[in-house]
Amino acid sequence: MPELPEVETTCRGIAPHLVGQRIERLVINNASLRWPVPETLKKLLPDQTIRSVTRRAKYLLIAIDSGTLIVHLGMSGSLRLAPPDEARLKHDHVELYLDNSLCLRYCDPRRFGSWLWTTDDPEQHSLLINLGPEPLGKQFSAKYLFTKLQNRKQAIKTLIMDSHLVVGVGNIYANEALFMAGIHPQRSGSSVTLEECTLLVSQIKKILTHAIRRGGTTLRNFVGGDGKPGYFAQELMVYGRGGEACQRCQATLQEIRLGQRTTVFCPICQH
DNA sequence: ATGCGGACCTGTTAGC
DNA sequence: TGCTAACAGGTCCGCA
Repeated sequence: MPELPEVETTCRGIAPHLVGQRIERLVINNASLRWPVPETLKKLLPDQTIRSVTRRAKYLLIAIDSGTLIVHLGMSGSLRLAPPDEARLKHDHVELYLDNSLCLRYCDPRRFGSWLWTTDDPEQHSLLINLGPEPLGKQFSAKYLFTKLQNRKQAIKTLIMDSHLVVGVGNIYANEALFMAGIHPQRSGSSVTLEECTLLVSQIKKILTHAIRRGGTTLRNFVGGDGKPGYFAQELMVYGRGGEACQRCQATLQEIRLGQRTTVFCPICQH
């Protein structure tokens, strides 16, 4: 799925086309996403104007006059702007028709994503209220991470992927950041020093920023809101390279499972 | 509170 | 070539 850079790219791609537009209608082709898409949206949304499109963690927040759509792309979701008469794809489950003769289509083969609605401050929604800080914000610092790691026995990789600790670090970037910081993914949280936290936090920020600049990693066929594909995986140092030579020391990269996620690391460079 | 495993679903790929 | 099993970018929930 979309990791944070893909969601950010989508947000930036679609926002200029959505903000200020009046909604004509919402079509739900398949309401069975992670949670059912509320049928009431079909009556609620028409004639309302989109005020803003923002991102919190991997959630896209589409603010309308009377509330906010909370959209998550799950593992396989994508949003794209299409001409309203364009044939829809097999997995285009939700379609938002706008005034400017564009249609926002939500495609999600695995249906792990969600379209939710709230009339309150979206930050207070149960899915958002307990989220950790944004990885690119200044709240996510070495000191913050170090404090959070105290007395934690879980593997550092699992911990940096925990959205209660920090949001937006998915499997790909967790692997990459740990490699760049020279930290073994299986180390317990409490064994990571403040100095290592400094390295790790700066690598997480660097890698995510870089990926956003490149328009998202795009594994298979992710397409940003503007229809441009992101860059491919050739810039990744470890993810997807188990068994290959480490680009830094030539040792064979190891692949293991950690918390049911594929984990790749260099047994020499990462301690 | 923390940690772990299972669950949600379809599509693609690796292996026999 | 065809069938089957394993695996894929996420993250919530329930249980120990």
